[in-house]
Amino acid sequence: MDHYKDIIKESGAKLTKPRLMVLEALYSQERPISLSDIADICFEIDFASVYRTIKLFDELGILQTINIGDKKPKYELETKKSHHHHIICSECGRIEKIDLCILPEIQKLTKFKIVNHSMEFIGICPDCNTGK
Amino acid sequence: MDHYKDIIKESGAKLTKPRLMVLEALYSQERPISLSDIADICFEIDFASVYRTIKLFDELGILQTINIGDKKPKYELETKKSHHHHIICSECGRIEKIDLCILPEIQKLTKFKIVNHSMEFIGICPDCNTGK
DNA sequence: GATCAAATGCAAACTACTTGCAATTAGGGT
DNA sequence: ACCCTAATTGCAAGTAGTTTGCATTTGATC
Repeated sequence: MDHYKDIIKESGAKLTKPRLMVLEALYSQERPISLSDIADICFEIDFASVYRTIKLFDELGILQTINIGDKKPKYELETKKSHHHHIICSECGRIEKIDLCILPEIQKLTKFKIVNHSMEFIGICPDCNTGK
Repeated sequence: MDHYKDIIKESGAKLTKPRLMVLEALYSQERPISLSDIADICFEIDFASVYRTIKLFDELGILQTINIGDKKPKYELETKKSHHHHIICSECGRIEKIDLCILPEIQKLTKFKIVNHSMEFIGICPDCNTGK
């Protein structure tokens, strides 16, 4: 947690109440959450501030953005230890982590210098799949 | 081309002028295109009809949707022969195909029954990378 | 060619995001 | 601890992209 606060301070940005609350909301979450999820949790903070805070966190590189299908983007704090992707249940919305990533293989295949990537899977989780 | 027309007819949907034009627009394209791209090409068709046509094509499973970052979704016709993904240049928007896919490996790793997936990469293409 | 459910065009509604600006606040200097 | 100032916030309005209701039109069957 202090790690993230340090990054914010070192960037020159102020450590304001809205920013601390959004950070706390992300930090306490097991799964990626959307802007409106954060706004719901931090109900005393204006949506515009949540929006700008997420934009800031993204620029500071402490955020991972997950785009699943046509739904709203979801966010989670970047942790250096575990790079991972996600699979989401199309029935109940449950999200699980996936540890496999082929970024290095793709980088070998292309002449592009890869700066970002997303790998998301949509499926039916075991609970929702029973009785089919 | 007739393959797609057959799928549309067999679904019970009518083979109307707007649908044929959208199909033609997608068919003649080398790269995925957005709703507004299609609307620009098929300028005599109302945007709402383009929208509903794409929705229909998607339901019929003849479409692949590509979501790259926070930009508009792009669409291309599904071809059974070549399953692939994409890398897009963050500078000029150029899109290239990537043939590697780890869907089978992921399916082995998860208890979810995977029904859909996306793997998109964002990078800087060789042309845009020169002079840096 | 007549029939009619399906599809279209139009216009308005909606959702999610984005921005301008006056009021507020964090944090360095004193 | 208080002042100062630029950074940040809340508010409200704007924007982009998508979605929908409904009267009119049209493709496909008879």
